[in-house]
Amino acid sequence: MIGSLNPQQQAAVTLPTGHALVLAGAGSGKTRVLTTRMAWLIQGGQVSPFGLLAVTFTNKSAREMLTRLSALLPINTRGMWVGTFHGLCNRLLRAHHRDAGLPQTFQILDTADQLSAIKRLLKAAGIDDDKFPPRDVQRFINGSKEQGLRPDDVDAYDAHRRGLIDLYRQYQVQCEREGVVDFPELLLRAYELLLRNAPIREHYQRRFQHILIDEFQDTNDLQYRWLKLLAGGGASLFAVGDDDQSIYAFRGANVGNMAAFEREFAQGNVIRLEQNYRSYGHILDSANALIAHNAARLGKNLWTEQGEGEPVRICEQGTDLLEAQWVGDEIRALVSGGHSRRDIAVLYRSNAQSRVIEHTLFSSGIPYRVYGGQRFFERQEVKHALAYLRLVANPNDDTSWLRVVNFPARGIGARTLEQLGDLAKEQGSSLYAAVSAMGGKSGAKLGTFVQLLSDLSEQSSVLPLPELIEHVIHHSGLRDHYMGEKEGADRLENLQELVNAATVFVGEEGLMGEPASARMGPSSDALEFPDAGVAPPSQSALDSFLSHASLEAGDNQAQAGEDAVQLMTVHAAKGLEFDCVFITGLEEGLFPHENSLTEQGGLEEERRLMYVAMTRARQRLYLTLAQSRMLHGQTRYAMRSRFLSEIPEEHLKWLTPREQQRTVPDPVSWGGAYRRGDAYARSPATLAPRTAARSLTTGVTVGEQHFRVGQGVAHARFGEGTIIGLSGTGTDAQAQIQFRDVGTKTLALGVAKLAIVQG
DNA sequence: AGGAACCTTATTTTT
DNA sequence: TAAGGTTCCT
Repeated sequence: MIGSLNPQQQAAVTLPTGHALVLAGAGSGKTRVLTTRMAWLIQGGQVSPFGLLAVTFTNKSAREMLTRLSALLPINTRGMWVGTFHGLCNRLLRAHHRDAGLPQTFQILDTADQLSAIKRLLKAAGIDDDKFPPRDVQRFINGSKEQGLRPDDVDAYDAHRRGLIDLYRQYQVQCEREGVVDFPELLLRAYELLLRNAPIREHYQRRFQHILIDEFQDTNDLQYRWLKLLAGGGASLFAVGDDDQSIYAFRGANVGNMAAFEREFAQGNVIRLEQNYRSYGHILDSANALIAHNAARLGKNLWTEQGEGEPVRICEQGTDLLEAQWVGDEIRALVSGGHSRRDIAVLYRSNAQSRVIEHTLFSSGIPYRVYGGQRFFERQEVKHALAYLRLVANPNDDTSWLRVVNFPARGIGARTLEQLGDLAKEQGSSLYAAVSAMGGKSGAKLGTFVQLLSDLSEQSSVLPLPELIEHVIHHSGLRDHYMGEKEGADRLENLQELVNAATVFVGEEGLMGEPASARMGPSSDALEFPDAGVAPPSQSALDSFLSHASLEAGDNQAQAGEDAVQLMTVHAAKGLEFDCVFITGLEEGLFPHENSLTEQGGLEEERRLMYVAMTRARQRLYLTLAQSRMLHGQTRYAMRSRFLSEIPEEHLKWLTPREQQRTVPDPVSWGGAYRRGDAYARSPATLAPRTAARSLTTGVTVGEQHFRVGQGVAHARFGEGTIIGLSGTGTDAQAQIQFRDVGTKTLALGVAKLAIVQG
């Protein structure tokens, strides 16, 4: 089992009991070490499969871990605690819902559900949403929870803050009443449950002797505390991560947890996995050199036994369109040179960049697949069907109620719902419970809806889940509604797919106990606690399925199948690898993104993002950029990304002239100026240079002055500086100027009085 | 209740 | 540019 591992991997796998930090570089066999460690612990009799807890961030990696574990050991992984933070907390809360103060059938709000719950709250409270935009409120609530803070714990330093705290408080009351729980609440509730309930805490502390965490650099403060608490009874924490690949600070991840973990737990017990099995030397050395520009690092240098391979290729084009066309040409050459399209990835910093690339690939007939986009369980029609199902499980779920009470239309209008809302508020009840107090015509209509729900509920106790869903789709009127819709065919297909998903789900449950992602059934845990009272009945298939739908939003990966080029953001590429990788848009303002420059530690995070992107490539890495690009309906001129100059020239091969263009080039001479690269000399058919974009201007003229990127300017107050970005035309034109003494400023060229400095 | 017209905004995303 | 939201009109 461990014979084929390198010495560092072996050392990590066979570490004696105690806390340890494994710094696992990109492509160093991290998942392998993690799963082999689990297998090794079990096989050596050091721990039973049930004494292990393994935590991941995505369902995908949890699944992979289980798959690889069962390939290593002939054990049944069923019932093992391997899953996402949210999945495991859900399981914990289901088993101890009473102690956690939750109804047994609590529903999970996804991000969109939560936002609509907040909007509803603001409306009901008559809050001015200019002052408190729902998104800000959501960010505040989730941010607080992720730091483990309840409304009373949050610092109320000004009036606006007090307003937010008050909304947070009201929101909690609303969730409580409706029996719903949002994502961060799953974690916080579970944390508080363990913190406050000593018997339960001690039980799990005793049970889990080994806790393993994947992607530790992505943990937030609450997750770290949760782990510490759970390990408080003497468990060994085995944390695997890579601080250089921390790219999720914007959603609360705290890289600092790695250093903290080393200090508080690992205490020198740190193993570095630095041998890379993925990329050739030039690629690795480029990535190493780039990331070395970051100051706050735990320190790590990847190396490979493979040769240096090919240099990193750089190509600069005049426009985003030319850049995309060049990428398309090069892909065609790579494919005719024998590469599969599925082994080629085009990466970009922001989703908006995919448009031009898609357009180009589409018109050149190159099959491609875009990662990301809408997930299955997030589709409108699927959410509608799920809302009916959720109301069956819990009619007090006002979010679901409002979603479908009048969909398909049944003549229940805004006035009626407003009235109903008032009644519910009066009696402090859910909308469902308030229906009986409604009289008149609208009361009757609502009564019919309630009757529908109770019919569905009745069916839910006799029909198997897939049939129940079928029944719901039919009797709710969703089917007829979409049949009558022009574009309804796809939606109907998705509804059928929902039935299929339920069939698969139920089948897996019967076959192997509970499915990996929703394992939370009648675990023996609850039985061991006298205060848990009567053993809770097994969760119904419907309840498990609803949790599954919330916790696993469905595929957002491009499907396997047709051999297609892979398009995705750099974030989405984390954890993946390809033979050939194009990183596009290497321009200041885009990558690194301009917004990052004002954030604390933002530039370093962008650099880590670039590092992640580069280390995706096995054989060949391309970095491309455009001198001008259409952004927000305006043409923008930008400088080369600083990241390009952070890679030593010895690893680079410029396919276009390296000399820094001080000005936006003349379009005619520039358009075809690139060399073909040398992708595959055997495919000369693709070598024809492209003609230039017809109307590429060379900068911005305002008044008599002509401004270009890279040009020196002087301002009466700010002094001398260099233009690093231009956008807009005429009186709208703006320049981003880096001043020698006062930093970077954005000035309106029509207003600012600038002198052009010669040279 | 549905559609057209208008306005605003625009980084990254998993659970 | 273009998507999403809101408002206003029929």
